[in-house]
Amino acid sequence: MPTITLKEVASTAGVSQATVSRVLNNHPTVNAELRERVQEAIRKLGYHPNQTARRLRAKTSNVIGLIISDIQNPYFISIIRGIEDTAYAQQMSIILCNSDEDAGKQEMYLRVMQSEHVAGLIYVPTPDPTGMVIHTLLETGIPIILLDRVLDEIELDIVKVDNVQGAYDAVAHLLELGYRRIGTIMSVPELTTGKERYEGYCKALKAFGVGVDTSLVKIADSRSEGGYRMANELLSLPQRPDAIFVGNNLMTLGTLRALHEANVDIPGEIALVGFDDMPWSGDLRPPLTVISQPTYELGREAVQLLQRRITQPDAPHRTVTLQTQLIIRESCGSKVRRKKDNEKR
Amino acid sequence: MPTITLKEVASTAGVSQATVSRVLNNHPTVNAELRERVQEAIRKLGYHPNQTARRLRAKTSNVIGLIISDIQNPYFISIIRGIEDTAYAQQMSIILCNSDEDAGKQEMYLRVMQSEHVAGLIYVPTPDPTGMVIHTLLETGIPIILLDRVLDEIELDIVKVDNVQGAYDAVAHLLELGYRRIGTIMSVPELTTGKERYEGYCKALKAFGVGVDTSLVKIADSRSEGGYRMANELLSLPQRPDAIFVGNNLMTLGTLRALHEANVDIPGEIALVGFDDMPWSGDLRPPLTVISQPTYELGREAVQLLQRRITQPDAPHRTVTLQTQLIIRESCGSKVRRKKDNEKR
DNA sequence: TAATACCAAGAAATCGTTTTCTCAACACCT
DNA sequence: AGGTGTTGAGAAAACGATTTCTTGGTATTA
Repeated sequence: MPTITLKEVASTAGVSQATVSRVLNNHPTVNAELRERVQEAIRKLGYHPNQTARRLRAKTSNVIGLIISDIQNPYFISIIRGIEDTAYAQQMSIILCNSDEDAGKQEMYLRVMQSEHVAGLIYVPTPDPTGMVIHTLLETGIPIILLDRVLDEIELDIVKVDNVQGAYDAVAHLLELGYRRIGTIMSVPELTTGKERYEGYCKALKAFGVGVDTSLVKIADSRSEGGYRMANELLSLPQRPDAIFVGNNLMTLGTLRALHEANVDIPGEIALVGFDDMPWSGDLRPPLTVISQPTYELGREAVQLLQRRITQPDAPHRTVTLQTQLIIRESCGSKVRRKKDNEKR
Repeated sequence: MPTITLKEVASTAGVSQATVSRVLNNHPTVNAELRERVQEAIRKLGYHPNQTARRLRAKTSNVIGLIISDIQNPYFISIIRGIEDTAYAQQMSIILCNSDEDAGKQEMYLRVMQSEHVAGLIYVPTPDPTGMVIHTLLETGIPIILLDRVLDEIELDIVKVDNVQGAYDAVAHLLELGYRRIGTIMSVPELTTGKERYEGYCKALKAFGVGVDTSLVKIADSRSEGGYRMANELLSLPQRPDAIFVGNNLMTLGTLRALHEANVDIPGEIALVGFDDMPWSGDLRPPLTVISQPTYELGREAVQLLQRRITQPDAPHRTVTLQTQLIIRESCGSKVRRKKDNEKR
């Protein structure tokens, strides 16, 4: 109940508050014996510095803000884990916010960050019609790292994957297997992930001499429901696609559900490749071929980049682009499957 | 860059700081005209109160701490979402920590909470050999809500589900379907969830006049890997079980993987029922029959209980127990499946 | 030896709020 | 009319740390 303050530590150690503070922040200019006495007192009283007071005075906050666009998404969860591990290893705490792909919530949370005076912000932006808030936030000078998605208009530090290449790999894989009528379900182009992955899709088709049939290109919000709806649209086409490339994990799940409900054989009738791996992707029916992102590393990189930005506010902006990986399972109808089956018996 | 403080608002509005503060916290005793002038100044300057200073002085922090035992677990994610929504709707921020089922990390995070002077703490405890920290934390008087799991020795507010009943429902369902050799993979009994669900398992067997065969009872850490290992142990038994009840979602995934690798037909050779539903449980192969927890509500209840505890520190302790729900899909070999198939055509 | 530089540690100011204290103005009552 | 509450608002203290300022003592140098 009676919280112990630095003042009391000072008096029981018989020194001034300044000295205690110096010991806490290990300044070099403090006598060894006094230091010992102070540490003894701290131990004895069970003293823990009040971070709030410290933050107010020192203006260096050791709290980093985290605004995620969808916390239900397993993809972001893995990232959060990377962020969390890295941050706490450096004695930083995390304030978590979930903008829910909602511009209003996002704005509110950006204001929270501002009020909390966080040391820095890791931010997965959601399309914002006004774009005002982020600008005012930038003016406050809070260091910001953009994660996963990019805001074109602003120059900032960025951590992302090579979406064009990832999508290219996915679609090229389908093309190599002989599929030609490849549909795609993508996030809105306002999300750079959506735009870039669509670009990779087109690039692969072009590289194989296949034209882009826009009737096969569906745009949805990035949720499961969107994938479900668009998959049904693809299914109701007079001529169905023979393969579908889906732009993120949740939409892939929705697509899968739609195909199951329609009793579509995967990959027999329609092959499927998704973006983002999940721990249980191999346990779905059928096991999903996916483009996997190095999520944990994305999180770690984001924290490291943020710390660099905090300590060196004027360093040039940097974009860290990590590579994706094609994980071949069974939903694409790859030869690998038969090979694996042969090995088994 | 130059942060606007309350002081400046006061001077541009031509009033004292106290008045501005009173306006901010809408005290009734302030003249309408002055209030208007202050609000005008706030708008004009784009003032945002410094939460740190406010917290230091008012000692009422509007930050709640959240210590989760495993952030990779989809179950906790849904809960977090409920917490997040409810908390921010009441202008509270969340500091997130992931103890990773690690006693050391947990201790560190409890200390963080203490230093951060959070208004309250929602806490999913991890078995801690010493048990010291939580006690010292209690002494500080920080309001604490226990989530999901219970610490027997201490009286606290608790939000959980009826684990005994849930497990009973799962096993009873298997028994009704005719299975008699029902194995189980459980969390360690140090976790009350593990203990209670095991209790439900035994209770159901007893109710159907089936004895508990301890060779069919496997204990594992709550991770996927543990489920995988124990499933393999069950498979290598001279006489395999004809059904398995798994004590949480991650272990269920691990079990599923083991069964797949061993080419076991589910539910033909072995039926499977898991605890915890996941958004994609119906898309696994086979679609999983599970005991579903009302996760979002658990999160919401936790926040509400916490707020009650914060505002009424001396109110009697309360345990909120929510009910689970059996969701029948295909992994249990239920007749429902055939029924459903009949309905379809 | 006197003057200067340096150093460790205490005293006091500071961060941006909220809250207590104080006081003037005004209505109310006998 | 004089005393007594009320009431609204400013002045100042307080929250618990860090940082600047100050000081007394020691080391260094001419």
